[in-house]
Amino acid sequence: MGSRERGRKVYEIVDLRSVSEIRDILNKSVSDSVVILVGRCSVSYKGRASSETGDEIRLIILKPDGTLLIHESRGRDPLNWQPPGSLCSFSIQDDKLVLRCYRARFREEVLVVFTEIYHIGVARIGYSKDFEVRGVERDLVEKIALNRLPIDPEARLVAREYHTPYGRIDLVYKNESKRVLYLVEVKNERAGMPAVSQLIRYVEYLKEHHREGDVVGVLVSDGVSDEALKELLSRGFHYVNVRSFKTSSRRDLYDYAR
Amino acid sequence: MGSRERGRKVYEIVDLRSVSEIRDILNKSVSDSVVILVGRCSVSYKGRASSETGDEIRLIILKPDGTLLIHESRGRDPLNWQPPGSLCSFSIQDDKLVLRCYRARFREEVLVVFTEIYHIGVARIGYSKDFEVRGVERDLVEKIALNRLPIDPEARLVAREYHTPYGRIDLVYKNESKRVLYLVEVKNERAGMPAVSQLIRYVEYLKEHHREGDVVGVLVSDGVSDEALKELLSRGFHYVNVRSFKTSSRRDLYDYAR
DNA sequence: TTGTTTATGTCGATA
DNA sequence: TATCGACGTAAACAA
Repeated sequence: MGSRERGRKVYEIVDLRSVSEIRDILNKSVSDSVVILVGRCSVSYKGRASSETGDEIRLIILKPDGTLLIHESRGRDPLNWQPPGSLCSFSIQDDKLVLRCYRARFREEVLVVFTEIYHIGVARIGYSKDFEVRGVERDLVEKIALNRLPIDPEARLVAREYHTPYGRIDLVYKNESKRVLYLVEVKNERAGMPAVSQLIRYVEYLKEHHREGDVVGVLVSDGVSDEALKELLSRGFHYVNVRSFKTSSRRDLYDYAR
Repeated sequence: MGSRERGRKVYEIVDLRSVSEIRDILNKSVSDSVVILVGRCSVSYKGRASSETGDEIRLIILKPDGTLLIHESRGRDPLNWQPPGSLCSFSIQDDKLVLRCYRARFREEVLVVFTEIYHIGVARIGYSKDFEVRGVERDLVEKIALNRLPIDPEARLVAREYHTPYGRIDLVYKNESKRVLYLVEVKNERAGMPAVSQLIRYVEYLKEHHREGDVVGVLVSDGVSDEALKELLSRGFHYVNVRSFKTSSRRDLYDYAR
């Protein structure tokens, strides 16, 4: 099997000889390879918050962009981490391998002290620079913008991403004859009070800065909580399910035949 | 070095023999070990959104709780993933190893097709069940609750986590003689308009349900954006920096001597 | 750089 | 189980 890419081995296992040898190899590798490390260690973090751990066997990953990930056997999120941009270096203290990752921006530091090392691998991992996810909110707004508003088909789209001090309004529709402005907030998920709260702010702002005519809030989402719907209706706002538009982003994309 | 824990090897490297052999070993391992895999693969995801990738060398991690992580050489977050609870299984299609992780709750699926495998390791990773982070918002609210309000030291704390339809108000103080209610919203970070918007909703709600006396919003945070501060002041609200309390969560915890 | 919003957010707590 | 809000959120994007 082709275990080399451009002359270099894709995955190189580091011999677990002396600690100083390991330190040197790792310090050399972190700048251009992904380092994978399985070892018993304790971790301390100080920065925006702080944490301490006991000694456990963990999986440590170092990326050449300065990312640090410390994973345990459960959960999607790492126990501790450092986002891209941190400076990582290995040293030896009391005969133990120590990894320090420091990020100046938040003056944050993660310190890993190893008491045992079971595996070290250095890997040439790739990067997909044009990776993109479809079916996100932006796609949904696009789709809706191609349509008339179900609650008032005469209204025309007059603005997108309209800026207010309270944030951007996704879509603004206007019915000239009725003198009504519709502020549309789109959520690609089940909406709750925060979404309604956001919409209320927009409406109140525009009511003050758009004296002529009425201003009505419209929430477009894939479902809405009871509280949120009650609040919407009590204010004369509208709720429109995303599925009432020609093509929704959710179920249509997921045509899983089982 | 003790490479065994309770009789089992902590890190076992899987021989890259036949694909069917690999499939069987992995299907057996995923239920009780963390599987680490470096290989060239393409990934497709379908569910709440969807994505497709080209062929690249990636790092794949499978945890016994049903977590799937697919990492590239940059970033803290995985390119694709599956949260805990997904069902993962390996199979062979067109002589290629295929990993399918499916999650019923969201009818979500991640499919990984391997064209090349460079390393497979099976690790006995631990779990710290009582891990906790200090210096988070809850700690901050505790600290503030022990203090008087700097803007009105006569006011007494009368409620914590007071429920409204718009969410819970962190702290409520009352000055009986002045007949003023202070609604305190705490943020453990630099606050922006969303935090202020939240506070406005609380105040407007209580103004309607607390006829007697005035209701004043108070934002306590580590910094505030210009827009947010302007909005606060225009409404007669107050801004208090967390550092004005005896012990703040941030800088005091991080006493990094360099 | 600052500010704002989205996210396949994840995760934990609560009713 | 649904809802809700915090997160060391991270990451993308506009001003």
